[in-house]
Amino acid sequence: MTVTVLLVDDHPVVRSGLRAVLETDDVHVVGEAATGEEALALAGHLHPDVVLCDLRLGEGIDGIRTTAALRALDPAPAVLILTTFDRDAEIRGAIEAGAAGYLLKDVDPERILDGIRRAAAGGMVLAPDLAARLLEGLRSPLPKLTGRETEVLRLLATGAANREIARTLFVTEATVKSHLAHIFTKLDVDSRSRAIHVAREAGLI
Amino acid sequence: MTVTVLLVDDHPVVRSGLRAVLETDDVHVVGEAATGEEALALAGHLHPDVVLCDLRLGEGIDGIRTTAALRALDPAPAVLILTTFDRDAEIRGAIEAGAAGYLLKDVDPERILDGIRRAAAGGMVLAPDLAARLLEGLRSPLPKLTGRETEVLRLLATGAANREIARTLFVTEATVKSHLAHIFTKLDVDSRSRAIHVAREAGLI
DNA sequence: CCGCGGGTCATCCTTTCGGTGGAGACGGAG
DNA sequence: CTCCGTCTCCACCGAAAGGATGACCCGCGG
Repeated sequence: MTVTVLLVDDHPVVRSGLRAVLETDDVHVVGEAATGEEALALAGHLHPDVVLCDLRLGEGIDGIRTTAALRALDPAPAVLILTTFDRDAEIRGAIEAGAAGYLLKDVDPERILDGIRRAAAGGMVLAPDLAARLLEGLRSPLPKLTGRETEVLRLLATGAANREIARTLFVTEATVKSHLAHIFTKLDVDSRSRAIHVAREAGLI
Repeated sequence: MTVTVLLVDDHPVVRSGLRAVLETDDVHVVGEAATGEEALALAGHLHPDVVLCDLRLGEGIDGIRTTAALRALDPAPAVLILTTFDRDAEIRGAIEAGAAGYLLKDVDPERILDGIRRAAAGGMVLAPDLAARLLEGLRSPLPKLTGRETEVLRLLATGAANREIARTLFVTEATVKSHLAHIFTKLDVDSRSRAIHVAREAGLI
């Protein structure tokens, strides 16, 4: 029983590498896509068992949204995320969107093949350290910022002062301070620079 | 006249992809290395015409130091940097270390082949937009921070307050303020969060 | 209808930061 | 030897940031 795979990555080199490395007796690469849009179109009529998908896909829709859309297909392929970064928010987003697993690109090919087989069989695939981090994360869940708070946080990360943030968002400085106070509480910090730091680490920005 | 190439990348998948994509009539991949150390050892007796090298190489020495060491060999291979990130400081470092060029991983294979041929012929290879950025950079050169200033900047980027930085470095808060004032002047900013931002953009941290 | 979350704004107060200007110690380059 | 860069430290001051608390408006769901 061979497993059919669709590759999704915006780097041609990586696609070639994956194809070369994955093509085996029981795994067959049936297609490649460079963007999320392409991936959806191809998956729609190729009906692969597994989609191996990067999270960062350049210009178009990102890997998480792509994953969600793929899982909405019928029949739905298993989606295995293969990416370079290990930001908590991204991993969680991918899992919540219905991904069957999450692998880092620096693993050796055997692991990827193994992951594909397990994903095709309906299993979950998670690097042990990632799994541990994720479980820990469930204990201290990522704070949910409101839309406005996220805007403020983004401006904050560019080094903007309260007055600049206020002018940019067309509100008073008092409002900005209010949002910041909420952000600080949610992130459990007490200074703008530390807020920037934890937000980056958590992948919130 | 075929060009011999040594691949250096810590991702097996990328190496396979590059091998598959580069192997042509006039380009021959003679070896692969996963670390800088390996690359130096292999280059020492394989004498490749061109070394295609990632900048981020996991645990060991980085791509820039590897480049410098490669260029010190005799005969010295041309070194072509192929990486995912485009931080100004890294590009400059690579060029200063003697790299013949700098390509981003999302380019298509033809460009890479082209770059290899040009590098082998002794030419320079730079993506047009990178070249433009680099020239612009020559006008406003990257500020050179002293060792101590860099330490302070790194701590700053973690969100540490002056007092924490002082305790960590075993100096008084006054000293930290002094360093910060110098950093601010050199980076042309007036707040810690903005300093963090421009330092990140310039690739100083 | 009322509660609640989100967004807006305000006041008061303390702490931290950033700017200015200076100074002593040390070590290497000229 | 002297100059200069680096690192260290100090004092003073105004500006910015952060904490506490309260208030208003609005839309949505119970």
